Amino acid sequence: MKIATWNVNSINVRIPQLVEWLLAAGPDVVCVQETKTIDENFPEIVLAEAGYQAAFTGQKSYNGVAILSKFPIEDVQLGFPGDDDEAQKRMIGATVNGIRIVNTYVPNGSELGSDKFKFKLDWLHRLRSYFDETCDPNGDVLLCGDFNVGMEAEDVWNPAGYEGKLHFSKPERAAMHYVKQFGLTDVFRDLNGNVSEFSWWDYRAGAWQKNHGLRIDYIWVTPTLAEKAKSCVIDKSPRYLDLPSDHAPVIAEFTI
DNA sequence: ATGGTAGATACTCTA
Repeated sequence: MKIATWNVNSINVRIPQLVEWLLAAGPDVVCVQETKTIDENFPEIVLAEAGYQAAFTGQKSYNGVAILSKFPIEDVQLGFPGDDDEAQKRMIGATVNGIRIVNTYVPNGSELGSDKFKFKLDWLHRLRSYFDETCDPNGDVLLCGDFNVGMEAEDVWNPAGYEGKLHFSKPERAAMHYVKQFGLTDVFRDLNGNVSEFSWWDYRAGAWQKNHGLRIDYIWVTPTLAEKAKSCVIDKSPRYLDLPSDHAPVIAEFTI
C-alpha cells in the first residue's frame, strides 16, 4: 500500500498535474494540503474518474485539506473536535484499510513572536491532544502533511542560516517534537539515513534552481506501521513542470 | 540585498 502527502498549492490549478501524477505514481492514498477552495468547487468528479474517492474540507482562498483514496474512506474527521465553522481548515482524519490517517496543514507562523506564530504553536499542541484523545500508539496510525517545520539540520539547505528562523526555530521544533513523542517515527529518515533531501523550495529567488529547499513534508507512523514500511521517497518530478506547486510529493510504501 | 514569485480575491493578503 502506497500512501503519499502533497501540498498542491490550489487543487483547481494543479488538478491536471495531480491526475497525471496519480496515474504515473499510482498511490493508494494521497493526503493533499492547500486545496484553497470551498467544498462546492472541489474537483471530486475528475478525481473519481481517475479512480480516487475523496474526503475534503476547504475554505475560500486559504488552507484546505483532502484525503484521496482508491479504497473506502471511513470514520472521517473534519477539523478538530469542537472546531466551529470559522476554524481554519487544516486537518482531516480518516481510516483506510485499517490505518488511521491524520492529514495536516500546519500553520506557517509568519514570523517569530507574532500572533500567527503563537497560533502555530498552539495548533500543534491541539494536534498532540487530538492524538492523545483519539489514537492508539499501539495501533497503525499515520500522521502526514505539510508540517512547516524542519526537524533536523539535514532537513534544511542552510542550517546555520536558518538557526532561530521561521521553519527551524527551537519553539517550532520543540512543538513538533512534542507531537512526535506521542509515539511516531519519521519513515523517510528511518529508511534513508541522514541524507539531505528537500520537499519544498520557495518560488522566489531561484530557490529551486539552487536547491535551496527544506524538508517540511513528512510521513510519521507508529511502530507497528514502521515495521511494515518498505520505502519512502520524495518525488521531485512534478517540481520540474511548468507552473508547479512549490512542494514535491512524498510517498511511502507499506507491506499492507 | 528585507528582495524575489505564485495563488485567490478584488485592488491586498498569505505563503
